Amino acid sequence: MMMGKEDLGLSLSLGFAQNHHPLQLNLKSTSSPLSNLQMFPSNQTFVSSSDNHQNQQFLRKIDVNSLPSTVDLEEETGVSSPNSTISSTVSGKRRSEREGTSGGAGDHDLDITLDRSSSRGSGTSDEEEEEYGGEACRKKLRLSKDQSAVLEDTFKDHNTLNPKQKLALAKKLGLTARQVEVWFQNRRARTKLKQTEVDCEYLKRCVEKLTEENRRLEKEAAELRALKLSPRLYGQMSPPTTLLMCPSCERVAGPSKYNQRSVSLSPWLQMAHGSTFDVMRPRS
DNA sequence: GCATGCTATATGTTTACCTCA
DNA sequence: AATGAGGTAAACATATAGCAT
Repeated sequence: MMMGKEDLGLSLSLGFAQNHHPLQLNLKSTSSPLSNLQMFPSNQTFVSSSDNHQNQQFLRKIDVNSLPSTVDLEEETGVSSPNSTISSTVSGKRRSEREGTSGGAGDHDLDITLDRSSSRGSGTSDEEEEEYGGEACRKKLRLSKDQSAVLEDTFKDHNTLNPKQKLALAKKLGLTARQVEVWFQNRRARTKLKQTEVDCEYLKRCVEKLTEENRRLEKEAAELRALKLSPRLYGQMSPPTTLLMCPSCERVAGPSKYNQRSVSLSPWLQMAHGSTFDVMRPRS
């Protein structure tokens, strides 16, 4: 609600696409120190192997969900379903009650009862309840192919939903608003995870490139030192790249074998120029 | 300005379900 | 056919930020 769009998972894509610096520090809306560093190498749609796997699974799946009989009434009244503001309120109360002195078991039971009654498609018999010892036991339902497709389409449009949209989508799909809410939470998490994987790969390639560059420069420096010690050969050497560096942009141009591609001393300037690392950037 | 409560979201964990060897 | 391992996704728990009062 309060977080701007730029703080969300999908905002990861800003960086290169908008010709900004490839590395962006996101100092908001994260809890772990490491997650504050978010790198956005590209904007891309993820079609990962797991997504393919997921789609294959869905293709093979039968729709195990039947429309919860109470959905319409619940969604329209917006009272019974433990979703959105309501579920948040309940969970908030649960937390404060846990932290407090009283047990709060009543609310917890209520929450679970509501959740289960609304998300168990075909309803739960008393025998099943007995089978689980009468304890609250979540029964998970796979969303149907169609439901997933609609959710995915909606997610492409906007990765968060306001309560109205949530209710409308839930009603359309025959799910509870809570289920839609959870689906979007999990979907954002998956998106972010995949973006992180892409970022890691990109950074790995950067490190490799810089290591290689460093080795080359060290070798060149060693050669220069050696030549300086033997003045007879000094005249035969090709000019060091640093002498031919453009003072304005720090690019090097000249006859050196290394200068066939422009070389900058600063990798960060290289990134700013958008040259050397372009080839490493993940593309969709 | 500070404390408190509420809400939405991020993140981590649990668990049901599925596939495959 | 049975079964155990491993993966995936739905559901849940908790932490946190932003806003209102």
